Amino acid sequence: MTPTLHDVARVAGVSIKTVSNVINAHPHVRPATREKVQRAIAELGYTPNLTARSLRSGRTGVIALAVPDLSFSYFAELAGMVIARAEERGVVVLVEQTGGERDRERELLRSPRLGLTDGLILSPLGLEASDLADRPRTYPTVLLGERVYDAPVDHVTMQNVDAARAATQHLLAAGRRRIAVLGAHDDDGAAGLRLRGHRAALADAGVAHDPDLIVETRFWDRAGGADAVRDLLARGVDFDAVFGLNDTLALGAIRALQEAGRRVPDEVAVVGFDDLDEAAYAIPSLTTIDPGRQWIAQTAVDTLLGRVGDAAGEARVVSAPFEVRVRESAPAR
Amino acid sequence: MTPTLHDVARVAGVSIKTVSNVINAHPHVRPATREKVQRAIAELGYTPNLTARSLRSGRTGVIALAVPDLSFSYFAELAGMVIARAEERGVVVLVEQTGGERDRERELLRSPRLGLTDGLILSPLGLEASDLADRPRTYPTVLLGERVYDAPVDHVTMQNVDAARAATQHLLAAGRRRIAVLGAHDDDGAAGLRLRGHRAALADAGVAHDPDLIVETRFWDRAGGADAVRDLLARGVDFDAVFGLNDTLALGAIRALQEAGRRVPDEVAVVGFDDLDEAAYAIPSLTTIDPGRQWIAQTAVDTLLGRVGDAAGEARVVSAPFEVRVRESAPAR
DNA sequence: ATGAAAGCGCTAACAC
DNA sequence: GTGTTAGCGCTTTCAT
Repeated sequence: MTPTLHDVARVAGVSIKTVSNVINAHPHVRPATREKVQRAIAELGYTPNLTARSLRSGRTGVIALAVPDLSFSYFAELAGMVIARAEERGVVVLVEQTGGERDRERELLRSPRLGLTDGLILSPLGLEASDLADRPRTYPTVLLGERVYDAPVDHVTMQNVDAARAATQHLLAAGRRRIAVLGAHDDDGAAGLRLRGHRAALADAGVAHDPDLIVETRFWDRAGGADAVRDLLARGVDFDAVFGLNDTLALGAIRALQEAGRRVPDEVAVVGFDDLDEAAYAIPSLTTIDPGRQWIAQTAVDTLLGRVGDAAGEARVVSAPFEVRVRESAPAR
Repeated sequence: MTPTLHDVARVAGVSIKTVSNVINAHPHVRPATREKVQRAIAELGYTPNLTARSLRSGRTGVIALAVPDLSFSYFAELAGMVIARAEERGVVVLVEQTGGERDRERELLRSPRLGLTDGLILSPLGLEASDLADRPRTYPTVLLGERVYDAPVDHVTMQNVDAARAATQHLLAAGRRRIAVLGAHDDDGAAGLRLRGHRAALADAGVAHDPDLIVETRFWDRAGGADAVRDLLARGVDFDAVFGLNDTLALGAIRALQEAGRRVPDEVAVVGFDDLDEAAYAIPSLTTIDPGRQWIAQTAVDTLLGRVGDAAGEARVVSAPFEVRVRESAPAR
């Protein structure tokens, strides 16, 4: 069996309290005693049972992170950042995939599985505001990105509307007037918010808005972006720019444009949204919006840990600073 | 406070044992009693304390997965598959990033942090065989991919040598003779093994091997692949094919080739290794090796869970079936 | 079919 | 400065 405090105490010839004191770096331990205990620990290869410690202390040192799917670079990179920040703060991260399904997301908010964690960072896709109502108030939760709920939950979000508006403004400033939007969807999610920003920019500039240029896609992936562009071309729609509502759509669009012999950015400028690592290495490199992922990851972890053991206080809603990253696919002019 | 078994028992007017029986679907409970208990559970919103259960049972239902970095698509996709399989098997996954650093990897093998997990799947990069010696024998561990250690640890690996040989054979069969290798490194890791397979294929075909064609890179990323190609071009090395030892290198290479005006695959054919989701969507789409990641992820989880609670038995070393995925960047002919 | 009670390994309040 | 002891919430013999 693995050695326990009692074993160490016996070997060292002291009580378990003393051993506990040594382990927890309690100040008042005589050096000689500390020495004895440490020798016993080394000899037995003792390592504290974290489960027991958790039961006692009520903390596990584990937080949960739930994202739709790690095979999407956006969420993989986000998860990496969350884990890195968590490590800095001395906790580890349990990662779940929801597939963006409302049921899985809702379930996570009250799953007993969470009994092993001190809190949850959830990046929802299908969740409805009503799902947040019957949530156990005591369990620290932070909602991430995308969608804003009108519920008493901490929320770390991004400026979907303003950032999308900035993206479209960038294209307009470069002289583009026929901007196709890929991945659009009239909802309260990221798609709807970004579309709203796009329209605001058009309105600001007094550019008419043409429904033909708005393309819905089944998924926000490369195939979706490529298919959307092929669809535009097939329908004979005239356009001189593409705004992919995320980078993957934009990258798929570039592929389809090149297949069709349309030069990027000369004939068609392309901007994305997310600033994936990949965006900088695409051919051509992708002009995109950095929605502040690093900031989001860090703030989410810090906010969550701030709630652990002290759940009180108003729900905070903060949103990350964003930036336009100008690259080859849509230069300034 | 959150309700406990005792609270439920009191409200239901039974003993905690009976409540426990109901929760754990114990067969011998009278329907009327079960009913009463379930009402009490619902009324109180009781949810079992998993920490206490873990302490008692010795199991946590959590496994740890340690990979170098989630911002590398290969590991992100692998992690997603591991998590998905784990969910099917009823456990959750704690994800750690090692940065590929030996110290972090070594530490994980005996970290007390692991006290919260039932086992560890480790995808090592820097680890040495000697690091495996002083590992606690009782803690279920599975080593993943890449490198083969001569140690009594379960190992789910890929056929680095044979798969790389197949990649080079594919290029040779297409008539290429001057094959540049990117990301090479003479070690016992993936780089060294894949390089070995490449050389074996050359030798089989009686093609001379030219050291000028072997390029080391600092990292296995896009920038590394692009720089390596630029270096070859700058040195005036003659080549008609590129074997990127992973997909990211190959994708970076394609970018640099296109920048330099070399047509892919006409002038230079390119193959990668990994079969990232992205490989199918690149321009041109990337011919690559699928090293059997899905199989690896599932087998790793299944092997690990097989060890939990029954650590005995010979260490198993299994290796995944691989396949050449022929796409545009290096067609069959 | 249900209850009483021991104990998983640890922390911390309280003695000495 | 160090020892004693009472739980944390659960599962699980052993009675009844």
